[in-house]
Amino acid sequence: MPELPEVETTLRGIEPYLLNQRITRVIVRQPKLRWPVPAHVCKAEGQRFVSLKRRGKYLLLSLEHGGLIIHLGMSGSLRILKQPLAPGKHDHIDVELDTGLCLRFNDPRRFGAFLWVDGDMESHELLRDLGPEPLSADFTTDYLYLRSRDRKTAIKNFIMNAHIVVGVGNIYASESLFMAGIHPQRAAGRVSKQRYEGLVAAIRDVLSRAIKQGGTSLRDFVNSDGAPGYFAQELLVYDRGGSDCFQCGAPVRQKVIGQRSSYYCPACQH
DNA sequence: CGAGGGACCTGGTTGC
DNA sequence: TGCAACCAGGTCCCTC
Repeated sequence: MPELPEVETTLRGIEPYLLNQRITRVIVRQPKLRWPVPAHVCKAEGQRFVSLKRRGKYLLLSLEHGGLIIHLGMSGSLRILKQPLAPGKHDHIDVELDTGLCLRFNDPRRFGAFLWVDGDMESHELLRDLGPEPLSADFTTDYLYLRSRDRKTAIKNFIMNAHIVVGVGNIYASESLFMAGIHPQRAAGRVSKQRYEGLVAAIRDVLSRAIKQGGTSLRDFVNSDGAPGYFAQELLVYDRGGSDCFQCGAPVRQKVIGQRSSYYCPACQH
């Protein structure tokens, strides 16, 4: 269930248990993920974590020499086990620490990734060409407006493109477009600068609110097995097809755009 | 170069 | 109740 806020919450949840700790063993039970888990992940054994970062929806766990790139895909999760626990069906990877703790990677659909990087993490080809972080100062109205010129693709696809801006998933794309009053199918190149200003603000707002929520409701995410639907109360249009728009009362519409379910109010969004 | 669709997987829900 | 069809929070890769 990971969108950017959940990846950020996961990072904050695991960091205190991993930072400066030493890996004793990496156990790969199922190497068939989005890409095969490289045998090189064993290079992590004997090394300490020196920093943990998030880039888009990727988690970057830097070790003394090299590091791990983890992506949770559609259904992945990371948990800290404080004592040994027999692996369940989709518990694909364990990273054991000398503290006795274990970082366990679970991913039923196996769209996630668990990769080894020898050199600099940020220059890895998966990360090199990513757009700016939506909550950073680099993500500006001017930037988004400039990149959108002459683009015919639907604005929803445009903001979900990680080469434009990272971390805007299917839920928050619908949510931010509703907040900005922009129809999800409008061509990206046909949205005014003024409306991009509202969209940038909406994306920042919805993501930062969700991170705050994740920080409270998902505090025990790393200990338990997650809390599905934790932000459901906050959603304005997502998964509300047929229900009344909170703003005008018209029925919220559900439509497939770019092969993904999209939700919007046909009265409020143009 | 951009746009669009297929591909990768499992599991829960829906509908006949 | 059984079973098939459809849907799900991601994103790379191929074709046109």
